[in-house]
Amino acid sequence: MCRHDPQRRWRILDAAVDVLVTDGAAGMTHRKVAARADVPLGSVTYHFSSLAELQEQAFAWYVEQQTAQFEDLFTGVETREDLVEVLVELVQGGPSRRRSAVLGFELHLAALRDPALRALTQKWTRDSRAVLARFTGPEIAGRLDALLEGLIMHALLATEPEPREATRAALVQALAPVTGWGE
Amino acid sequence: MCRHDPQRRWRILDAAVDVLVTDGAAGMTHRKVAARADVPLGSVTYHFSSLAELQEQAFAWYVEQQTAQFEDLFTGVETREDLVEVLVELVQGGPSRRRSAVLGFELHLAALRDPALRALTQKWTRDSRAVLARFTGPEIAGRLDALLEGLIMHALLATEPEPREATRAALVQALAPVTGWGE
Amino acid sequence: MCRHDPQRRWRILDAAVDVLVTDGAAGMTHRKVAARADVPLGSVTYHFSSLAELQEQAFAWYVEQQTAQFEDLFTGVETREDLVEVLVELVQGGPSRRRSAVLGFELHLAALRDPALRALTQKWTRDSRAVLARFTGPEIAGRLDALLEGLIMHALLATEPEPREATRAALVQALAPVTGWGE
Amino acid sequence: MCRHDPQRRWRILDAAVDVLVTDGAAGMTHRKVAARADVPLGSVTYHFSSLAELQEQAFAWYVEQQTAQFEDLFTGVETREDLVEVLVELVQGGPSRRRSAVLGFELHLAALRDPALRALTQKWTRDSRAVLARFTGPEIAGRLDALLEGLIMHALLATEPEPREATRAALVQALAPVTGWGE
DNA sequence: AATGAATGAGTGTTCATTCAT
DNA sequence: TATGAATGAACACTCATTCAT
Repeated sequence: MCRHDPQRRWRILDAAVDVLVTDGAAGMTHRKVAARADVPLGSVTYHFSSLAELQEQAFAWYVEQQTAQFEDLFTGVETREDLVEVLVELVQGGPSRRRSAVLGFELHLAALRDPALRALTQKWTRDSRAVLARFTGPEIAGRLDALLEGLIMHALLATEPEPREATRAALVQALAPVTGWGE
Repeated sequence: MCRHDPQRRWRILDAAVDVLVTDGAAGMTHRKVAARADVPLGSVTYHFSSLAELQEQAFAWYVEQQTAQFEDLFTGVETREDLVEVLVELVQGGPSRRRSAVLGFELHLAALRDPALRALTQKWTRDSRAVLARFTGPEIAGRLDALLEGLIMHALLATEPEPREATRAALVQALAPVTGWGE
Repeated sequence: MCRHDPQRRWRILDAAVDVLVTDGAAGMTHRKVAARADVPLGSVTYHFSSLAELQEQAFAWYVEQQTAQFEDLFTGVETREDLVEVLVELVQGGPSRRRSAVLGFELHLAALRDPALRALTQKWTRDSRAVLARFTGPEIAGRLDALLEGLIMHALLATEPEPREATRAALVQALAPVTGWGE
Repeated sequence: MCRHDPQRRWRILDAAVDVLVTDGAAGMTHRKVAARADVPLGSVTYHFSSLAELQEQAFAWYVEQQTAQFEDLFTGVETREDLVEVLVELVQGGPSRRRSAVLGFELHLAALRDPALRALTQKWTRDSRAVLARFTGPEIAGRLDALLEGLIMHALLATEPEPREATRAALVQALAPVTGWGE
């Protein structure tokens, strides 16, 4: 092993996020993370003084990535129709979205029990709403955010996908009072 | 302990539900359940042949209770105003609601990983929507259900409660197209 | 269940012998036996006051069957050639013999540790030798019995079967001094 | 306990062999081994990732020792009489031999059920035969090996020892065709 | 700076046995 | 007579964490 491996820390965090997705917060162990990062067990305990810390930082690392990605989604949005399209995609998005969605719920549930994670979820909610609010105003953004959360969970759990039109209709209604695009 | 205790099975299930609320699905152990039910460890493994089975049945038992309780909520509803009031209460309801809400999310997350639980969540969603649909029609019921899920999660995670008016407004908007109460 | 099921006891013993073959003496449990006999667990503990007793009686029951079967093997033997043929078959006999051979070794090993089983193995050895001695005299019978035991064990463990000729030669040599068939 | 104990692994293996002798393969548990080695339970599971692995390595370790010892037995053998004497001693040898003999049968029986052990028994048989074959040629060695196995088992199980002369006669007969010592 | 060794607590599960019915 | 219910002990195994090197 090279003496200075500044990547090491991030390798471990990436692995931890993977484990979080696969096994959930409660299923995360030093050993699983070490194995996934292809790193000795001692390396994990060395870089993170406790499992709780590792978990927290993994969630933080994920939220950071996620927030950036969420923002990117809306870069090209110019019309209300664009917005609806992006949101529908967010809800109905295939297995690629599953990963991040699962992690989101995992974090929310973990935060219900561990106040130390509450700061993270609040920041995340605030940021998400801020992005949405650019298009909808703060009031609608709050409702929309909640609706998205519920729609995504239901989409993940459904055996057969909700018809795209139903999702669209729900979103359109939530956006109803939003104007300002001159349409 | 008396040898023959026909209640035993239900005592254990109640305890299991408690543990589910307190420690989550992943935090449930035979020993915690046994302690909470004031029953020897062997008694738990005797009545439930695996932890997974105990978990599943605990969730099922909870869903059954919850569904009945959910239905009760709407027994007195006669006007749209009544409906809104009940839903706002559902979202903003104090710590008494916290228990059941947490368990609901716990079940949803567990179901994401364990297909055996999927049947349960689907039945639950179907039943909930059916209750709502009596007032809103099936289409609105679906959106409303999702919105409620999101609002409740956000309410649980918020450090300071969302203003009651915001919740009400979100719900009213989701109900918007619903008419038929002659108002 | 009928009140008097005199078969019950033997059904259980048969099942116990099966379990002995499959899982070994140490792997025998009340539950496995009950399951294999398709009988309630309590029925096994009712008919046999302890697992050791069940084990002992199962072995005894097996030895009884086995001795009779062993004797039958030699009923048609009239020439020395017949005898050799029977013995070769005993050693090389296919999977049908495997069952009883495994159980024989199981019993021998168990008897090494449990003196209560010693009486059984001694009677068995005595009986086997007596059968052989009818053809060979007591002295040769003892050696032959030992040789058979070793040959059978090796045959069971070998990945590819010993050539039939080698087995035959070993047996013929052990029988060498045996005469009296006027050949 | 000192942190770094490079002997630890072998201490555990020695203890495991002891347990194998005392309680048999099926009676071996992590706890018994740990106690016999005077080592914490966790230490056993740390060094051996499963009980099956521990068992296998204990058997391997024993076979290695045993093979060396077996070879030593024959170092001084120069005449056929020497050879017979050594073999008789092998069969009739007192309680000191009991230990290794029991373990041998234990391994054979375990190998009947666990193919992973088959490689071990085969190597052992091959090595034993090779040693014997130096004096008898390969053909006789095979029979002799089987006869020894049977004689030893019967000797272990007998309440009163077989007369030394009977054992000797059996061995002499098996060696009968062996010549070449110019006697 | 980094890690293999180590350990005590705790996991799900199996079990022989007992007992009330 | 026969059996479902019950239980305490033991099992293999996993784990977070500590520490010597």
